[in-house]
Amino acid sequence: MTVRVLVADDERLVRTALRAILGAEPDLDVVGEAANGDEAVTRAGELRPDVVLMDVRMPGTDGIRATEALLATMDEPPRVIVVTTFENDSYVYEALRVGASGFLLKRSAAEDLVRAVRLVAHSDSLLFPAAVRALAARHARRERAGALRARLTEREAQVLRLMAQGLNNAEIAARLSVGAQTVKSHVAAVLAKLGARDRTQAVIAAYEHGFVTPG
Amino acid sequence: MTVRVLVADDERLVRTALRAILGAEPDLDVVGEAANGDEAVTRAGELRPDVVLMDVRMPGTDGIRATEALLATMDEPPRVIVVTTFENDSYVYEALRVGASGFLLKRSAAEDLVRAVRLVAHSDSLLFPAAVRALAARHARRERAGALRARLTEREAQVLRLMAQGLNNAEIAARLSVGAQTVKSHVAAVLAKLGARDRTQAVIAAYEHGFVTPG
DNA sequence: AACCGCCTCCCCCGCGCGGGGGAGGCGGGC
DNA sequence: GCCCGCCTCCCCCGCGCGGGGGAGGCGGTT
Repeated sequence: MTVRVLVADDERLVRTALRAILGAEPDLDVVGEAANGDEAVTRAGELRPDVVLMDVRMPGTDGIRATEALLATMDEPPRVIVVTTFENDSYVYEALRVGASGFLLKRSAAEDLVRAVRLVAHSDSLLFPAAVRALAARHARRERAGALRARLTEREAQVLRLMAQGLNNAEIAARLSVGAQTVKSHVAAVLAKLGARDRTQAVIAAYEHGFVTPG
Repeated sequence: MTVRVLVADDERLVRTALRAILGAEPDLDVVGEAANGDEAVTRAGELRPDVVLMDVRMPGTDGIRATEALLATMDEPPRVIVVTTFENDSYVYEALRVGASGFLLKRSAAEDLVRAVRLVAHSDSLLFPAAVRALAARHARRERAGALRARLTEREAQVLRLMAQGLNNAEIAARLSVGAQTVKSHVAAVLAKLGARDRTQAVIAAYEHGFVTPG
């Protein structure tokens, strides 16, 4: 019983390389390719692969949203392995949140790739289900930070970050090389936008929304 | 190439059951058993298994500390799968922190167990390495909360928690049914002990030390 | 040109907060 | 017995903070 794989990457060379690596294995079969997220979703619907190798960075619909769409629309969705360049890429957490079964670094050895495909095809992420969920929940909070960040101007966000480091208005003014009155204005704006009564409540909101993170 | 497994559990019946399940697989071989953490460490040194199934709750040295000792002392340590009863068991995070390759619920199906053993034997936790590390770092912070809590009196800790909820002194006083002056005293004590200049810095310290947690 | 959002800075004002003292009751440990 | 830590409450005081206004410059949109 061979594992059917769909390769989604915007770079043709990468797709070919992945196909070569996986195709050399007798039990793995690359059944199709996609050059962007939308294509990945439609191809997956047609080809019904067991595993999708999904690049995160793709023009148009990126790998994350493609994964999300894939898992939401198909009734028997494939396992998705998200492929990324950097280990601490924030995409990784997004991927896990939307339901990817795993991720792989581009600098991984060929055998790691093969191993990963077999692994998710046969067992999904049997390990660390709670771990993944905890991570997902934790980084879901960062989403909300977006909403928070969107409401604050760039300067206000800077001021909030400095507030969250325990600086008082004078210190923030010095750090930003502006007058103390200016900082007061920004702080007032931050408090108003966050619905906070004082700077302490603002800092708490910053932590609770994942705008700043402990550690 | 068979996978050599060591089963560590304080209950004899459980050990036997695990041995029966794993022994039925041609590629898996239970080479030994241990009834507690210390025994697990010594047996692992003698038998050099590929995988250790480690129960968390054991008399004497528990599964966590045994895992820690195991990974620290052996030059080619086995993969450790921690076995626990509850999914949200805090032991799980401890296990990942000290370097376990995975965990398994006791209510899992037999095939899940077999799968998990093969999985970690052949690939360790190829998936989610960053996820595991993030989790470990995050829960390591909870340790430090102990040091902080030790320095504060019970009442002071209460006050700090309320401060971290954005309450001002009057509100804290009302919540604790004491006078406002009393709260001021406690707050002053908290600030002094934490080396904080104002309540905002105190709340930040509470977050950074894991004394309170976002979410 | 008119408009708007953002950053910058200014005024006055009230008050909560934090610093520096002290004090009484109450429990446990030497 | 005494001492010590903790919780409780009291005084005065200074100032940083936050609320309420306003204003000018600058860059983008319409």
